[in-house]
Amino acid sequence: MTACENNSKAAAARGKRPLGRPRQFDPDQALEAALEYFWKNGMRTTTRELEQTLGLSQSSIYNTFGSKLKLLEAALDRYEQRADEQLLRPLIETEDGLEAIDRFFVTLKKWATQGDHRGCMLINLMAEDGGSTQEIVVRARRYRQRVRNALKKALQRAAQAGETFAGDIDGRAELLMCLVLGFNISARGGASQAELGRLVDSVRVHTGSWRLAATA
Amino acid sequence: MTACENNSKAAAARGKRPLGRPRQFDPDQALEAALEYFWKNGMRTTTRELEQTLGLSQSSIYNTFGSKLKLLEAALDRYEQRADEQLLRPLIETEDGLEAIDRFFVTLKKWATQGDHRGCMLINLMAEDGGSTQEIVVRARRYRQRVRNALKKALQRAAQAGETFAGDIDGRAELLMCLVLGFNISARGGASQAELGRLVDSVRVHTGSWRLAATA
DNA sequence: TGCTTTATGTAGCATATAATCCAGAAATGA
DNA sequence: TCATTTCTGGATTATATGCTACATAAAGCA
Repeated sequence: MTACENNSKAAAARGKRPLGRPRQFDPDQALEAALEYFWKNGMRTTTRELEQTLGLSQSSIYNTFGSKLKLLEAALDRYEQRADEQLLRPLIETEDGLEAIDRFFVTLKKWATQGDHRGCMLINLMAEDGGSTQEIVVRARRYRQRVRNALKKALQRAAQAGETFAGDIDGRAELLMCLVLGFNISARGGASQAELGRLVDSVRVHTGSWRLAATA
Repeated sequence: MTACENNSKAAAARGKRPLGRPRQFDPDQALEAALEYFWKNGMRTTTRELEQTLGLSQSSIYNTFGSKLKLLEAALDRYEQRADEQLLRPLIETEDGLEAIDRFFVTLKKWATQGDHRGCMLINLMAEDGGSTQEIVVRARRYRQRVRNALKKALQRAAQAGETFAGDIDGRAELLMCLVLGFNISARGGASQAELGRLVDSVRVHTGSWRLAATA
């Protein structure tokens, strides 16, 4: 649920209309717009820009979300949840090994280029912030850990299935994680769809070189 | 030479002292301090911080360098020149192939972790700016091109020396470039020396997998 | 109909920021 | 000495920014 500040804490939950004047906008929709804008423009987003983008006055924004940082964090919650579902889950909830990694990078390309060139919101924020906002640092570290683990699990499955050799799983996961970061920064830097496509191909070729001769 | 605004245009060039009151500081030293500070703190550096860091008043800074962006660009000129000398030249001016690439990543690690965790100044700026400052976009694109080319040349040398297979040089150069970006963002994100060291090892292992069986 | 509660719009506050102005200082050459 | 040129320190300007105050609007409840 959308983490709002006031009202409706659990009021609307019971069919009961909450006390006082009702909101004239949909917080969920506003959060969605904020997510889009933050993703593209990062922390430099100003509260006036948010006014324009969300179509709300500052009072409404602050009344609903508390502060700029809280709004960003609410947007990040949503972002992470979606990234988990669309990027990580397919990498984790499968029997595949190397195939799953290939698919992951293909999905990552789509993910990093929806709309304009945006890359990964969290990685962008981390790079932009450069360690000065604790909330971002913590989130970014946690997120990278999740991605790294998912990649490692996929490599372990591949090794167990005899698809690849069993050595240096950690090193290879680290290398893939590094490629994920580089890929996102490439997208952020304005790499074209074609360039990113070629990059994904190169990754595929390279993970392909980890494949043992088929014994089937 | 340090690109200053006023005075000494070509005056000091002829041994002639320039007219008017002489500068009471060394522009070269000031630029060095600006480079350090910009490298660590990016574009968010304020003119007051520059006052503190350079030990100069705003008037002196503006009189000497013109504007914040111009000072940043002067610092970037120096940065790029040094990166060319210390990172790229050893990769270009050598007969080695894969060895040179290994050495490049080792040097890159040192480069990206001098002082604190800083990564590459240009890549950081690119990520931070996100495409809104044209000067940065252009510089970053040009720089990445230089790195990519140097890596490609090294791979071509390796292929010609029979050290590695000749196929997909472009793809592999692209992959290495992506690793360079990821490596820098890792450093920027606060990765420890140990983590970065392991990453360099992984890169070595995997460029090593491109090595053909020794025929000597 | 008051009274309470919540939301909204307008205006504003305190601070920060890039850049400029200006009076005075320090050098030159006549 | 004086005129000219350039540098320096400190104040200043115009604008931006995150956030808040306050009066008013719209709902429920008594």
